[in-house]
Amino acid sequence: MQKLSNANQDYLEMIYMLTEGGEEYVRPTDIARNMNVSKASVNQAIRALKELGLVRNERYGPVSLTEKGKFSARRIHFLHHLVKSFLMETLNIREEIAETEACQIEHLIGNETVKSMVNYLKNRNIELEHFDLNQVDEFLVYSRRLSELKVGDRAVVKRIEAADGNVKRRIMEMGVIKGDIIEVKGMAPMG
Amino acid sequence: MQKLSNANQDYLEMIYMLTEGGEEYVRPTDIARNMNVSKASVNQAIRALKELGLVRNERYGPVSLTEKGKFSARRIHFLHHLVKSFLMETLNIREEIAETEACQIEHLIGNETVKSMVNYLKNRNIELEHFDLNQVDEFLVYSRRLSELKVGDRAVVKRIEAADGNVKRRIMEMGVIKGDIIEVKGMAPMG
DNA sequence: GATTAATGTTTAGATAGACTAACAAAGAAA
DNA sequence: TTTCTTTGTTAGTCTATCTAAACATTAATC
Repeated sequence: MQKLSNANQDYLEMIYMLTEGGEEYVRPTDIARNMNVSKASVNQAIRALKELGLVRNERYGPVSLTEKGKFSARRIHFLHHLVKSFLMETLNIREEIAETEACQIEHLIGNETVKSMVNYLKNRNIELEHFDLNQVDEFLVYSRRLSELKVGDRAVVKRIEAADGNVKRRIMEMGVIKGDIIEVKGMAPMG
Repeated sequence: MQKLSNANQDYLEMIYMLTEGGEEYVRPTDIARNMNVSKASVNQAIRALKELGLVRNERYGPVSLTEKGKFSARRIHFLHHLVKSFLMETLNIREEIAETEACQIEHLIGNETVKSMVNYLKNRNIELEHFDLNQVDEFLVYSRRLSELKVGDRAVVKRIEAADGNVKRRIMEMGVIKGDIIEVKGMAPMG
């Protein structure tokens, strides 16, 4: 199974930011310019993101995010803002510096730290741009069993295990693989 | 000019920690075990650190820190403790997690953030293990001209520039290169 | 001292990430 | 259209890390 590397998370986030302002598509060249890397590097990243099902892109065409990609990007973007605000709030750090350091820290903080930061800001009634701190639960990575999910919940598949081999096969036949984001649409009788 | 990479900083810090408890030397195998990497990787790192003048090591022999290496390692170790304490203090994060995350954050925070963290802890009268927060200035990276340094100060050479080409040549003849740590022993007449 | 175990070194190879340079396709301007 | 410019792609390199496996050396044990 492929994994979304930190570097590729940055590419994804950049695509998200560039498409935020109305435009549906970005061109690789814009990504390159904004990230200060070569077109070749962008090309490579796009290929990886495409394989992960996070972006859409055809030869010589522009790039756009899939639903999965949008969610993933929003999550990264949220972490970015969270860390940035936290740094500025606790340490009174200048925005540019907070920005730069958040860019890196966003990739390495775990769930617990994220939750603590959210609470820290909530308790002080500090708002986050673009995000409602009361609705960021979807970005937290919990490890739960499928049966613990409620209808409407979304989750990233980490492992497929089932008491019954047939169940596992059936799930895999649906094309569900590790790393996928799934959403619970409803409950079948007998779970 | 070579540079001390993040990975190699970790090796250096580990050597420091292993030699802290009395022992003067460490064996590569111990480093490998403690860092969960192969002996080959350790070997490579040692070579790099040796080239940078940070460790001493002879074929088939153990590893020890040079003065320069000790200083550098202590600086990294300080950043580690600082970040760890800051995380635990502000976010109430469990020690193991703070430990893990500090390990990574220590490499990417800049001078301003470090200073803010020091002040944050100082203002709350929080102590740092192994370090006196009132005496950590030597670990902060300032950019000063040689003439601004006082006797006893230590600094890392970032650039050698001199109004007089002869002066530059003389400094370089002393073997001073970028990245070196220098200490001001005294002032010659005429600066 | 000879044999075995533990350590250290080397080589070759993998992967991630970035770059340059040459080339191909699309778009814009003439 | 034809030509020029901008974009996108590919191939080949490079550096940093890491690894496994074979080999060399040193230390420990009998």
